[in-house]
Amino acid sequence: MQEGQLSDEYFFLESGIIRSYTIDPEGDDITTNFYSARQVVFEVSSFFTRSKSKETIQALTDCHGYVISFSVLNDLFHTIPEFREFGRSMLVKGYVALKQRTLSLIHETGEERYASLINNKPEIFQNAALKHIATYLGITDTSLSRIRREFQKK
Amino acid sequence: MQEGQLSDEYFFLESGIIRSYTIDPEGDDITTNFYSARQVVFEVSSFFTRSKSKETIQALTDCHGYVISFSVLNDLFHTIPEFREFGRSMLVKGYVALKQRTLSLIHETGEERYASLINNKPEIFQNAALKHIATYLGITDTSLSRIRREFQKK
DNA sequence: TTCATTTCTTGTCATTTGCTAAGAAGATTG
DNA sequence: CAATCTTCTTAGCAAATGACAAGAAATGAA
Repeated sequence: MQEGQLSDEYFFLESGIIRSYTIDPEGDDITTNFYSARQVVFEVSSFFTRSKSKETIQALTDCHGYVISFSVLNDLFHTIPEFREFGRSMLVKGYVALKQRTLSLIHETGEERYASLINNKPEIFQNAALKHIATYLGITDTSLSRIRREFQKK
Repeated sequence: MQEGQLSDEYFFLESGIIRSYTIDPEGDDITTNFYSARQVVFEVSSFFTRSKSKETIQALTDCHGYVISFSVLNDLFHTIPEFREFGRSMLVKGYVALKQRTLSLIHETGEERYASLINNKPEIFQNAALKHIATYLGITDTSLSRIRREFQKK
């Protein structure tokens, strides 16, 4: 899905790796998220407010999963309480993960954030460019390169 | 509400200023959010996953508003579609705001974040300690002080 | 009012990080 | 297999930021 489009689909990812990114006012590509197996992929803001997305969602590998359109999902939400519960728990999960990331941007060093990512989502390093991982970590590619050099001395 | 408690109430703030914060592993107090009039105040993770909160919610001024308990809110969600819609839109709003803040931590300077905050929520500066604003902005109080000095030269 | 505590500012210094540019390594294309 | 392009690493330098400490200002308590 491209920036400027409406995120009209809710995608449950079974396998593969996905990256979402946005272009900041200076024109730089910033990775907003990485998704791997068993995660729900969609642009929350665009999807729920029915507005144009400021993000692009990009598959980094072949992907498999299930797609549901907004209208179908909405019907399911209103008719099946369990589905509603699932939708809410996905939203809450995303929110909590984002909050943790925000906190880590405030109180952890780039090196600590790198260590967490490589421990928790090592698959990303096999599939994403380091420069894209760098923007996700909130550092430059130069800095990421330095951090990785230090890590190898062990 | 204190850290370690269950966030069991959903609070619609009519007037006043509220701050939420958490204590990081180094023992430092980090401001997670500021709330002002017409915002919903609760700890999303604790509230929906029914687990202990890692945050403390603190009134910075006298506050007025409406409280709903989790169980009542849950009933309303299941019986009244409009209420459900309202709850979802509040959650989405919080999510979008958090995402913006996260992005600003990545691609804006401390000075830019300061300028945004003082433009968008000036009331915070009348009611919160600068050191708490600093952690919200992701900088030290020293750095905030320097930024403010530069700003006054205008 | 006085004393004590907390908050804020300021200065110095060290560290980190970003910027720029250059070269190396890797991938892609013809 | 070259030629080209992108990505990654590295180095040197400049700028920003944090840590620490001292003093000023504000706040609160006795």
